[in-house]
Amino acid sequence: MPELPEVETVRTGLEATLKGAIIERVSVRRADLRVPFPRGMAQALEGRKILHIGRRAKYLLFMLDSQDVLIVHLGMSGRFLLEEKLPPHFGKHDHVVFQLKDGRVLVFNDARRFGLMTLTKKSKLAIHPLFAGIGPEPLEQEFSPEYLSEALKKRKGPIKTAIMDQSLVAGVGNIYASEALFLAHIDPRTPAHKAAKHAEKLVAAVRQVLKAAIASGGSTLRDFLHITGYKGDFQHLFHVYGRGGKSCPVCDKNIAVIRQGGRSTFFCKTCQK
DNA sequence: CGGCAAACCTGCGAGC
DNA sequence: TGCTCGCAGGTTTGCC
Repeated sequence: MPELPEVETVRTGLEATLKGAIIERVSVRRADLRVPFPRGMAQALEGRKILHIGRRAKYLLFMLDSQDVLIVHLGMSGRFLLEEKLPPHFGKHDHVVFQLKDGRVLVFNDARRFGLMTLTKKSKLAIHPLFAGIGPEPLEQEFSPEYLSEALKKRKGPIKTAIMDQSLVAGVGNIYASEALFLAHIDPRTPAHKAAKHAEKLVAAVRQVLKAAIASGGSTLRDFLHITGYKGDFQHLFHVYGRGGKSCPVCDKNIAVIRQGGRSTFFCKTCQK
């Protein structure tokens, strides 16, 4: 499901409704995700107050009053749903159930089990292995045209693969890589070092598409839901993603689909050079 | 180290 | 209706 805008949408929803909540009981119904949940996770969470929910790259960070941090990645299909009370039954992919002291229930569901949950200490967050190789946040100043230009110069592979590389910039996945390159008028097959001279346009395009997607509550292709169950709206505003064979919204020519690094790339051969 | 394919796992839509 | 195939928002691993 989630790239940066979807994770940020979930974060906003969690923050608005769970800040200050106390976790009373946690049941792990299934722990064997691609990366298994740590043993003792439930006990470490029980009785804790949620102080704040942050985000780094595509990871959610639940800051707890014990100085522990619950790190969550939604993988491809992970979602959080907030229920007003304990549901009469759970689905086969409801892996973790957080019962709050006020009676509400937060359910983590992940059909494909590519998600991840782990615990660390707040003091160790900055040096946590999960974040060791992660590049700058695209909406922060650190992701500058100068930075991007220098990073791209070292690369031989295509620009689209480069901007999806989390070590270069955090949070951009397959949808927003295609969309950003369309906005920047750059052919996704362009070798990264040749695209370095367009770094300014590319930084602006990445920021523009991510901000617009966040403003629309993310994109829902199949799985993604807000914690309230609502879908995102940004999928209606895609220029190229998922529109292979359809007409380019700018020039009306057909949108091309190719494979890059095992992922589908959508672009307009006329508008993107 | 760079680049790429495959693997992880389940569900869904398309096509037969 | 039901089967098979291909594909899906991500990340890691292993192989050249």
